[in-house]
Amino acid sequence: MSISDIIEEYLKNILQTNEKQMIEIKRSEIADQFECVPSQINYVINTRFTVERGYLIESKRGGGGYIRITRVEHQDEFELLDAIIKIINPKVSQQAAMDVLVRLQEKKVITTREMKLMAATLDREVLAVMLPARDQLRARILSAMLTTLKYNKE
Amino acid sequence: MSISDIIEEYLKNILQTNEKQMIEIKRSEIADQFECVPSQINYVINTRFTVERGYLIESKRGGGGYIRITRVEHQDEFELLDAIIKIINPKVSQQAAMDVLVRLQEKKVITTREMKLMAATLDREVLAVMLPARDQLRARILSAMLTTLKYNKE
DNA sequence: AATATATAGTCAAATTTGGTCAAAATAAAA
DNA sequence: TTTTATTTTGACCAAATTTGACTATATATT
Repeated sequence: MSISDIIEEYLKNILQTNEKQMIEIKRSEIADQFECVPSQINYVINTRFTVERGYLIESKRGGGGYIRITRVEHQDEFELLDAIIKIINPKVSQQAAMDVLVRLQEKKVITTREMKLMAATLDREVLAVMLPARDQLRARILSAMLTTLKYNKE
Repeated sequence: MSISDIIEEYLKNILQTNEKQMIEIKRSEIADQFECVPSQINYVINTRFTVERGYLIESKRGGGGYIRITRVEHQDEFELLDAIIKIINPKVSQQAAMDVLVRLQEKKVITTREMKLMAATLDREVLAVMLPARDQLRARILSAMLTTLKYNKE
């Protein structure tokens, strides 16, 4: 067992007890506690608390800073969304993107309102950058939105 | 929690109790109360009571001076969205855009899920273009989404 | 009027956090 | 025993907060 494994176990234990969905830590405190350098905490988080493994990481620097780890649930539509994300990268046309949204709405993965919201961001007039950069930007934006859906029940 | 967070909470509490729309404070009194330098109050106001978050700040120097914090009110959802669109154009930072989303979610204009969906599109990593174009692109995207909300009651 | 006093504002340096990246060390696999 | 992957470390970076010197403005006093 490496120190990284021990820190991972420690953090997961806190998360499990009391059914907590979220913990906030101070990086330097954990580092002190396990007598390691602060950046080792980043290493543990980057390798063990990834979004693929179902964790969301947020943090703030400066006085009162913290690292927040939140447990997120896989959704039923996870595989579907994952497949779509693969298809639309690294670039996607406005038409193809719209097709994806309509399909998701028909399958009740997103509401009509969400579809309109998402569609608004994919418009070439809104993005207003030259091709081919525009289709790449659209792919990044749509991927980002679909990724949040992978972990969020309505 | 930093001192700034505590002062923010304190001021918001006063604003909430009694449905007050406005409070007037003496900068030095608050500074004394929380044992900080007076300019820290300016810092709290500049970072936490911004127009994006729906506050108006007025002040007066000299004897009998004060800082007045007003929660801005809107007739209806349509007018609120319109006002926000004006504020965020022609450019908006990621922080200011997030402030707007959090406010809309608190006011139940959007759901938490919609907030996350929208937030995903505003991330600087996702937009991935250089400043200042990025802040302009973000403004266009957010405006487009808010505009669809103007005409889509849930 | 002129001057003194009482407020608030600005700005940048110092401080307090967390982030990144790559080299060095160690462990695991071939 | 090489080669490869993982972990550990530390130097340097970035962001948020805290602090204080200096400035600006309104009111009170002379």
